[in-house]
Amino acid sequence: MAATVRERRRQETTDAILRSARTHLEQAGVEGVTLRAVARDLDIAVSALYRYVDSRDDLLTELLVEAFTEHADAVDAAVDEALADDAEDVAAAIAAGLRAYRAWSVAHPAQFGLAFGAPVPGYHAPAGRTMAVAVRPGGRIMGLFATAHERGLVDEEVLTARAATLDDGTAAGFDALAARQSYPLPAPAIALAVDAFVRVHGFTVMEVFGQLRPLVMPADAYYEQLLTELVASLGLSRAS
Amino acid sequence: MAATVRERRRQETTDAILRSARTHLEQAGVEGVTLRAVARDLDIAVSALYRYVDSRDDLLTELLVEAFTEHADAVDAAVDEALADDAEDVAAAIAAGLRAYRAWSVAHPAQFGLAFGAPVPGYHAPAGRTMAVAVRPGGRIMGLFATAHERGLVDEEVLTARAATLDDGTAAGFDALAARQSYPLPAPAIALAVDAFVRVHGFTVMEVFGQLRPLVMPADAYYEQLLTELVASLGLSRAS
DNA sequence: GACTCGCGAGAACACTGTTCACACAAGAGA
DNA sequence: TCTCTTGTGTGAACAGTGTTCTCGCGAGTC
Repeated sequence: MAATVRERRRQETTDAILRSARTHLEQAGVEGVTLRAVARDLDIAVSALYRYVDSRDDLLTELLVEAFTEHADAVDAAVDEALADDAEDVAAAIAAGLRAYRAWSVAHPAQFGLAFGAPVPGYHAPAGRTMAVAVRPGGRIMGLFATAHERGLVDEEVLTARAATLDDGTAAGFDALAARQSYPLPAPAIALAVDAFVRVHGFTVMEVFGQLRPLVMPADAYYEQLLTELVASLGLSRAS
Repeated sequence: MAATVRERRRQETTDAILRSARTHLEQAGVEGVTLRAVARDLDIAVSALYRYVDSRDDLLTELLVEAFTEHADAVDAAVDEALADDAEDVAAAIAAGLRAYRAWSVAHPAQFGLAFGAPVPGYHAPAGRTMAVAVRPGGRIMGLFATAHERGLVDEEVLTARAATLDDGTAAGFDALAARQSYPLPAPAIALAVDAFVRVHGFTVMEVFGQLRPLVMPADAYYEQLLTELVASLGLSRAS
């Protein structure tokens, strides 16, 4: 509480550094995030930056966490809005979340690339800081699916069909995942959710990284159709 | 034919440069591909490299093309082997190709990252040199699927079901793709193939980039199950 | 009022890609 | 065989990069 003047000033320049770095990330990609460029923006010596940032990697980590957080926030916001519209329609909430998953990614390609692209040259994200926030979108969707499962909205036939194709090892892995993350779902249900998530993420990656354009022209329509198919594949029907 | 001595020596050092660059790519990622490191390997001045390579980007392009080519070769080899085993079992050939698609990627993460990861900082691949080879695996699978379609091996019900979920815009895009690449397939069939390909590529990307490990533990078993499901989703049944 | 210590500056080092003028030697043509 | 073009290699230089030092200043603290 005491040294608020110093602390506030420190926080301000820290924020300014992050804002500058973010701008350069968006405009020029990871390679554009340069300590000297940031220093120029703040009209400061490069060495002064080291009072606020341990290294360039540290700065990238900050941007990475920010990206993960905003991505997860976007998904959360979409889910919340859908639930506010109709709290009973879990299927619609899941679709909204997955829709936002892609929408944010397409709108923020540089951040998405930093978060989900090939490991940045020479930079290895510290799992400690990123892991927790990286799994937030998946966790939210999984939570919704668990609610649906509890309410008996998940088609039993779909579950048994998935169980039939599930080998013991994979099932054990899913059970472990459920236990670790406290998902109240049986292995076949986890499998269905992972199936869907892989498709969503795969599509998003391909679109953002430009591997989709040669294949699918109107990506929006295709993705919408994919979403309805995914909801069905989860054994859910668009309620109400 | 004449100046073979010079030309052979030139080819040799060019190859040595590429081999050195490739080693550094595999061992240290893209950032490890450094003109100075290559020059040290060949015990040569850095500036001498510019006699063989236009720029570092040019060298990366060479590595990129090599990666795409080897990836496609791996898929081709697997398909050929499967066809040699049983030329009639197109489903098995498709599965073999998609299996190789992932296997090569997992075995060569650095090359895969260069080819399919986030755009490398400051480097933009020239579409002219890469596009043709980048689409080879997809093209091969699509060709197999076309053969299956011609032979009437594709379940009509699956096709009509897919057609029902296909909007006009996306269908037109798929028709255009078929025409452009000379795939003798109707839009719903293209849609099925693209669906499957997105899942394969999505899974592979997630595995290579480390986003799968938290979700799916024994990736091999999961992928095998995915393959059989994909073959079924294409309306094919494992023949003979 | 004295003094600590957070903050900024500037130089320096080791890297990177790229370009230049220069030298040398090997192959081509006479 | 002699000349001479041309391919090849060299070292220095320039403009960048991250990072680390020493040096000060001045605002907040006691």
